[in-house]
Amino acid sequence: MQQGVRVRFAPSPTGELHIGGVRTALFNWLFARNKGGSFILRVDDTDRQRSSEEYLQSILDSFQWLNLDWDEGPGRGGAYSPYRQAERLNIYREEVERLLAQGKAYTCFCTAEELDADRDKCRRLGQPPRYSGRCRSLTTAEVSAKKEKGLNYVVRAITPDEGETIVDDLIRGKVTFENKVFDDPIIIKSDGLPTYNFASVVDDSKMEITHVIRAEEHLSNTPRQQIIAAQLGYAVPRYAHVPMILAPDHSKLSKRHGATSVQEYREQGILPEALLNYLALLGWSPGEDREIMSINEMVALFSLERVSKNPAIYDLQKLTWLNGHYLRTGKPERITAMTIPFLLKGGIISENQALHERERIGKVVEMVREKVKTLAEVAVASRYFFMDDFEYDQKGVDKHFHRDGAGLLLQQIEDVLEKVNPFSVEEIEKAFIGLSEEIEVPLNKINPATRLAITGRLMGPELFPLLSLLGKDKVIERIKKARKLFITGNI
RNA sequence: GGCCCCUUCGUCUAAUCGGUUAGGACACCAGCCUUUCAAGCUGGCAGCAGGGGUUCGAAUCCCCUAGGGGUCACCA
Repeated sequence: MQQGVRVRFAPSPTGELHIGGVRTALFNWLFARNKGGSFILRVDDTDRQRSSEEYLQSILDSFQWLNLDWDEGPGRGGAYSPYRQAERLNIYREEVERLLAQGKAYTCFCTAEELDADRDKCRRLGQPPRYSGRCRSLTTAEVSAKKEKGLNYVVRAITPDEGETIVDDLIRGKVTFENKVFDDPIIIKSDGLPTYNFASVVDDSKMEITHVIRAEEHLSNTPRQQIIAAQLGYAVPRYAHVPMILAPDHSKLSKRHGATSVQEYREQGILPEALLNYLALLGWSPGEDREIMSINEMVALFSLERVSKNPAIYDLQKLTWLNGHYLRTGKPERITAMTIPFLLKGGIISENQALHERERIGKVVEMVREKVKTLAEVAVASRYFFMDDFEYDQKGVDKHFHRDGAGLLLQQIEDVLEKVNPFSVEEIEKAFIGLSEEIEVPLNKINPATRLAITGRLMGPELFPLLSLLGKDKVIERIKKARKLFITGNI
């Protein structure tokens, strides 16, 4: 049992929380909960241009919706406040001053043009693009002269020209990098804000983060961060780089692959437990052939040792399947509560109905959820329970209404249903069986015609419970309407 | 292009120190159930990237090749 595990997820509020981010957050969260440690949310808002308060709020909403709680961070505070990098500038400044004073960092006045020229030169020579180190040797007099002239400058950390840096990764083992491939990284931008590589190193140390669990795209940046940490005199945390999530075409997941943000999945009627369960399975396996797991089971079973190394391709179908499972097995009241916004949004029920017909809505949802996979589909499939103006399936109309005897059959169904009392599943069933025997027409002819007249569709929940729930009056009314609409002339 | 990572069914993965008819799940296909069905049940199809080694024995260890991904920003 390790003690004092502290992990963090550090989203940048420059967009919605996306699938890859959630998976990383989830692994961090599971690891923390499994170890009895702390999960910290830190806001990486050092990109002044792109960060926004709206995105931050949206990300926080996503976490709340997913029910992933954080022990320290926005809205919660903690012993290592503040948790927004924009509010920690004095800390970075202090550290930079120290590096500058110790000669471990220097100010650099190179312009974008000069840097481009350097890079071009490197490319021509077949060398990796690398900063020349031109400003390393500036004297203090030169530096203050340039500053006085009002020249823009950044601060770079000095990287050793030789030797190697080894990243000891919990998932990948020891990964060795030659120091000569790195140039001196910028740690403070010309706007005075720290770069990611610097701020996150400082924060991880100051916040006493023990394990940095993040996506593999950061692996190549890790040696730079270790170099910066070394200059600062920090010990490095343990690293664990989890495999990336790729789109079905093996490219990086992006907007053109469809929904990528948590909010979009939420709007499509995906349940948080399904999303979490699915994401947990992407790059991690509990063994024992387990697939369906509650969040608590995941916490109990999680370990970094069982995280795989290879990238995973995102498969919507499995998510959908899991969602169907959770949709069907979830507590009825909860599923109903989650469906109501979809019913309202689709104009299927009114605010008033949502408030006063909760019990009936619940019954509809329970019936309808059996054969669909998302909350959005529940709403669509619920429509004819609440609205009379549905469309009729054209194929069904051709098959069941536009044929000889259709009018008579509808009439007979109507007559027999008229007499059913009470309008219960059992009584309806009895009546249908009786009718079938009497007129010598099999139920597989009678039932589809009935369903089509009542719902406009050929598919749906079991017919007799459906009729019972809809109620006698509605059923009779709709059969009459179907007759009027489709049966012309002789019966 | 340099550097780094990765490679088991179409997809997610199991097989943790070499010995299995290479297991499970999604998808797909078939059958069953049923008034229908997108649900459920049963069954089926399908994989160790290729080539060399090491070994009595390799999916598992080593090397090479190929392929995929990441990274080389005053973005995180």
